[in-house]
Amino acid sequence: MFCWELSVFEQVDPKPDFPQMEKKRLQWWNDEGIVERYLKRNEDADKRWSFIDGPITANNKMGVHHAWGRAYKDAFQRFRTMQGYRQRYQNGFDCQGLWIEVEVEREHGFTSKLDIEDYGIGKFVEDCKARVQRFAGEITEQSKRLAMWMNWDDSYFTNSDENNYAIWHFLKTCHERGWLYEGSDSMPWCPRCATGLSNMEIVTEGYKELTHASVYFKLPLNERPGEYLLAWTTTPWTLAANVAAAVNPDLTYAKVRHGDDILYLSKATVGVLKGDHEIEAELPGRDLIGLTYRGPFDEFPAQDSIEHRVIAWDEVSEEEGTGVVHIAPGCGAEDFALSKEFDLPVVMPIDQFGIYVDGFDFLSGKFAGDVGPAIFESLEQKGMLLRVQDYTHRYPVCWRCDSELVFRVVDEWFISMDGADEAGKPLREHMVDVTNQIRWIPEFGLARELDWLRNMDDWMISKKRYYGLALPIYPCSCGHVEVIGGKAELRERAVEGWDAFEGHSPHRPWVDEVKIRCSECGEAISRIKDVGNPWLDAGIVPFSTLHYDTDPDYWAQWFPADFITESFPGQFRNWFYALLAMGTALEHREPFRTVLGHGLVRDEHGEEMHKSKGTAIWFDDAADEMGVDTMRWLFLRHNPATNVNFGYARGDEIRRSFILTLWNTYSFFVTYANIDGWQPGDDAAPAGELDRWLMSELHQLIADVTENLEAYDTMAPTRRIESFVEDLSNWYVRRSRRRFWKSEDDADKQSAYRTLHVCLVTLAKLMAPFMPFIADEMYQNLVRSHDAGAPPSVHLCDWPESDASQIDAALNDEVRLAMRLASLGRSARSKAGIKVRQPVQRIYVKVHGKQEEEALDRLRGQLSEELNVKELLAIADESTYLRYEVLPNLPILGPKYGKDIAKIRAALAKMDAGEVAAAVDRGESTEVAGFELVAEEILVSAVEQEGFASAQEGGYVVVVDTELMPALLDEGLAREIVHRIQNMRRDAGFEISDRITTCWQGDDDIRRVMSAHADYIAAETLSVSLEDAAPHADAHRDDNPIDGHEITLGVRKAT
RNA sequence: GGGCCAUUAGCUCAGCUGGUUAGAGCGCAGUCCUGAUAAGACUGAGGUCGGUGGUUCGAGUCCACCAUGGCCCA
Repeated sequence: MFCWELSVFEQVDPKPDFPQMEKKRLQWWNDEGIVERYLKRNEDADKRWSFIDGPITANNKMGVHHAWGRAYKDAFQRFRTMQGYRQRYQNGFDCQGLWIEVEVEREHGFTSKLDIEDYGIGKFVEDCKARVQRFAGEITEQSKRLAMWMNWDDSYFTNSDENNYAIWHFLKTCHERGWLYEGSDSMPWCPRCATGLSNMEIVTEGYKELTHASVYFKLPLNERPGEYLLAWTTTPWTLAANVAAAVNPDLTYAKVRHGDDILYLSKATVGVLKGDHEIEAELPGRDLIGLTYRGPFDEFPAQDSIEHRVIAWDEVSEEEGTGVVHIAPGCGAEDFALSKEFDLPVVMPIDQFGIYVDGFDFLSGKFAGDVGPAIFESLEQKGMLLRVQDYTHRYPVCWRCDSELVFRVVDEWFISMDGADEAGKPLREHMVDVTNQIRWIPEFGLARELDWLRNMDDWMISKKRYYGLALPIYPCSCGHVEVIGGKAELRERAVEGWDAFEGHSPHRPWVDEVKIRCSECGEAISRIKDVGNPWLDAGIVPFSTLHYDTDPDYWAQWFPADFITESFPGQFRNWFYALLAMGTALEHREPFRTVLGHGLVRDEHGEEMHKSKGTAIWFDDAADEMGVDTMRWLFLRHNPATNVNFGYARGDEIRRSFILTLWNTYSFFVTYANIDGWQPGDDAAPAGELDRWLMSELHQLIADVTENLEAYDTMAPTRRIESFVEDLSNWYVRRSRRRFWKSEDDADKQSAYRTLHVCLVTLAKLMAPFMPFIADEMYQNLVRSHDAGAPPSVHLCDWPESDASQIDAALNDEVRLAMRLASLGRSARSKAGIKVRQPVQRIYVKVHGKQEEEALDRLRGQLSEELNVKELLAIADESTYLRYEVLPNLPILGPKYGKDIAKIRAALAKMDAGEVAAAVDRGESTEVAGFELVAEEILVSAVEQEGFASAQEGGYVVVVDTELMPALLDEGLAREIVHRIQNMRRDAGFEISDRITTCWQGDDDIRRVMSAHADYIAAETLSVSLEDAAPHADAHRDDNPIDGHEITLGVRKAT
């Protein structure tokens, strides 16, 4: 009898609760110090692999979308760890910038910048820092749950002194090269945040479909009384800043009588006029140029002495409006550009909060977004209003607070993309050079980045806010600008305020206290109040975290990074861009060698996740419900170039089709190994053909997975592993089942255990980077349970090495052939309506060529068993079961004969396929259309003839002989009885190894079968006796007929 | 207006450097198998590979143009 106490392996739960299991394993990793050992595993290694983590914003908890990128980060680091590379394992948090301010403002209920000043900048900045700390902690815990193994005590924070001062150094470098300048520009501006948005921020996600009151209005021409330009705008608040009207010189304009007025508008837009109107004349736009007109608000002091002109602008279109465009350089980017071109005055009507400044009469003191009605009324009174009409368009909004943006002309600081450096080359071109050195995955990333570089404007790096990088820019009234490159330099240069600053981080308000002396005029000068763009914070990371300024040797060891990965939407203009800018400016080389970009996380149906629609999934919920192994696998098997559809049903699919298949195989192994008391240790070569095959496939798998991971691809290896597990379960284990089950403990059985064990252990290692929990779970039980000397966790193991000598491509092909023939055989049986449990006498098989015929001989045993057939015969070539088709072997013939292929093809099609096939079979050449084709240049395939129970595919044919003799039918019945008894054993709750006694009663057929196949039935069912008797009262019994035969069966445990 | 990406079965997606009959999962229909059993296997239906041209002996694959959708820029 078998004793469970002696089990080598812990019994496997066949229906595991994976999330629960993960939590236990997580605890165990902690308790055993596994993570620490992992982090130190390669600390003395010579080879290094440098990964730089793109900082995650420490402003809220992590969502499932973060888990995708973090799955990549962790998987590649684990892979490199197992390969023995030394790494830094440093996580990063993004900790400065307006998005944090906005959240803290919200916490306090602030509605404007003034609230912050009232509250105190110092306190506010401390609150921001505290928020960052809090969410850094939350994200750390969530990341641990994700099994992301980083040196969590060593995470970098972009608000650190080191990070900020490193940016100072960068800015000073830019300044020295003449790339840093203060400029005025018209920029999108959020009146709530009271700050400009850089062109990095004002992007498509910053637009919304909005409806505004647009207005058609008349501009009286000074030179032509009673005549007007008809213009149109969707932003009435800008009319107070109008200085010009633009027309397209090449468009045709119409002179239209409309009531008592003469209106000029483009001909194609005359349809906007309602009521009676009549076109009096047509004229090209250029005829209007140079005319002057009375502006809509000439009575305002701010408009004093401004002459309003008609200018030419070839961007004016007729798609909307009237072909006459109102120009207000103080209120629009294009308008501002035109003001430079035409030397137009710039009227700036609103302040940082969108409130009209003095000089705008009844508008002064009012919010720009609220004055539409007042403007319309004023226009009406002046006789300038034609019509107000709702208009829906895409309008930019603040990506943080959704406020509608306005345009303002403001002074900001920029890094010039086109200003030449000392060598005469602009930053833009330097960056293009560097970008081309990098490997972009997916490849189109390169084109995207280059496109961005080609098009981007100068990089606006300042922001009129509170919590962020203090820009170390000190302009002097004498015109000189000082840029400080670090803390030491600031101290050296400080002439006052150092004491107030000392001991604080370089943030506002403390750093603002420090004044330095202008090196030109000697004046004590102050820092500008602006803070920096947060992408400076993230972009400097390959320098700051690698101690570029303080430990150049260390830096040189880890720079450039071998690898970075982030979700690419946005990053081409954000992090990737900032990294490139800094790598280029400071070192003129690429800051990373390879970048993997990935898409966005969508819901199950490919829609965006929305909190409001309830389609958003929280990381914590997903971890609890589907488990992070499943989550990680879902992400890692996906094509990074496209968005991933994430959801519980997808997770279930992965669990069912892949994880459970693997788990059941593992469970199968442990169950039988325990029954047999099998122990690992013997490392003899695999004995059986199946075992050799499995090892061959396994080593091919190792080679493939390794190669793919080294190419930063997780999709291919995960799918490769899935298909391997499929073959393992549905071929190796299925075919080997009886080897494990048989009672003799022979070499074959040993080999089967050994092979399956090695295979499962190797799989655990290969899967470790992807599914760290299940991999270690299996490893613990399969290895650590009996080998205390083995590494304590799969994550401390070496990455498996592929042994080429174990790979037997011919054998792999052979087994592939067996699978194919088995499938065709089942198909043929299915067509004949004969179930597999019913033995058949003969099956005929057609394969290709001598080699496969020889293979068939070797496969005969396997296939006979699989298809439950007595004789497996090769179909003779002249068989009535099939006919032949012959085709030219194009990959060979194509390059050789080119155009003549068509002739060969036509001729071959007309030839007798049987004769050609025979010649090919003999290895003889054949003359086709005057060309001598050797055997390998013709492909022969067999096709089934109609009228037989047969199946064919790819030239392979399998035919089933459907005649069932009485002896075969009896044998089929015997198998039915065995099946019934097996089910009864299970229903009775017996252990697999329990011996039983079986009682039976039945008709003559049953009696005959029971007697003729007694040994078989007893052996299969572990029956110590088969009695022709009524079941005992305490037996588990079944009275249902089998195939129409009356039968009673009873089983009970043997004593 | 410019750039990038996608378009393959009802749905979600693979398809390497061009090669003959384009695959998988899910769903659907049917059958089978079973000590993996609230699983599994097989079979079937379902495709003009977005469209039109071109290159080529041969195009889902390469090129051009177009359409639709998405992203980025102006």
